[in-house]
Amino acid sequence: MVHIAKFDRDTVVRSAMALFWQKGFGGASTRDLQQVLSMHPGSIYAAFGSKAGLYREALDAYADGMASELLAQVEKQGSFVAGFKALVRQVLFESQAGACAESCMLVKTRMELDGKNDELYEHAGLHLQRMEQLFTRLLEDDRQRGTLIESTPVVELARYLQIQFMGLRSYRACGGEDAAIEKVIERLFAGYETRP
Amino acid sequence: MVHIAKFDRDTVVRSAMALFWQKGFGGASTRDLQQVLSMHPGSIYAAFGSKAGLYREALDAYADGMASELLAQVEKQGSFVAGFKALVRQVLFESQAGACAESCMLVKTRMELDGKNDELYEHAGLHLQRMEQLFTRLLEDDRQRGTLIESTPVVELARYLQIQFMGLRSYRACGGEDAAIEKVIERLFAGYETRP
DNA sequence: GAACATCTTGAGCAATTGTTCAAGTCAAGT
DNA sequence: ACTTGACTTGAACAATTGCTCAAGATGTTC
Repeated sequence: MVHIAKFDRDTVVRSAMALFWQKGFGGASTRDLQQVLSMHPGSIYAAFGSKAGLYREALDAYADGMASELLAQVEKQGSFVAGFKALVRQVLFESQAGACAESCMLVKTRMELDGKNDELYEHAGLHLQRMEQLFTRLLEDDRQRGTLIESTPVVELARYLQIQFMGLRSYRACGGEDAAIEKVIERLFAGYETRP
Repeated sequence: MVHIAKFDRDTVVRSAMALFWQKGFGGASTRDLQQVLSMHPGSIYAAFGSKAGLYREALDAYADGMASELLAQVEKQGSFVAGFKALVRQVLFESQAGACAESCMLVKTRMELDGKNDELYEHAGLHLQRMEQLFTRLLEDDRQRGTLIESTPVVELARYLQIQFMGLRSYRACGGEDAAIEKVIERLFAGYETRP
């Protein structure tokens, strides 16, 4: 190794993620990427192989980021359900500076790439499954800790929450207002609240 | 009028809708459209002005179709809540021949065209709003007929159902299985069921 | 059947796309 | 200082994009 890469891979992937998240896979051109990443085509292709390869890493970065934000909130709030609720609020209301944070990048990917790029389509699906499994695991913890009021199997509950989150984010992307969404959040979590 | 157009406008728009719904606005090329519509570029542009113009009409056709399917189900089931539930099942489980019927075309449009085509973006949002207003109106009917068990304001209830539908369709598009979804549907409508 | 208005045809435009590659640049090892 | 080899550069590629337009076809009207 004689001449190490100048760019920081994580930073580059995160920037690419931001662009892909906003514009979609097809919507973000390689020229756009070159500008945002401050890299020339040769470097990008040397590092990631293809546009799809870069997108794949962006997807990973997105999923990792969401998972660790969730874990941080769970830690802070003391239970999964409370932490998840906080995450939902964070994602829906604190989407910084008009970013497209409302809609889930994994869902967006599934919608856009259905029948167009099997590899990325499946990869996004895999991350979604893993996310649901994480929900399940954390709900299990809640139950064992005795902080979960609800007798429904955790697998079903995880699925339910996943669907709620997707619904809220879609609705938000379709112009739903803060106050209206806030009311629905309260309604959704009624009966699943933890006890202190 | 000396030489009337050969093609049937409604048929053409419906075909275009099917392609756009599946591939998205950017994903469907004008060549794809030419093939599916059996029309040459000149004819398409003479009739619809632009790709966006055709997409706009496809969006209208989609919204009209969904609304009339809903009304048909409401008529058949005798109440809005029951009819809506039937529509949800129909959309989620009877998406014919691997079509991408799972995800809502209006939501897909909002996700894809955010910041790219304001006119279509807004137009899709408008249809979504109108859909929710239709929900509200039909819920009002339910309440007056006395078939609605629930004291929540109809506006909130309409919003809630819209979000549930979006969530379920997204989840479906992300690979959710029939049995799992069926269970969630039952859970979601618990307490909102009509009485006979 | 000639004149007419309208629709259809398809070659083709300029722009953009994802990707490649030969030439250049740079710092570490000798 | 100089070879070395990974990294950067950016011009250029073939393919595809949305769209145009002049030429041709068509059926109605007089």
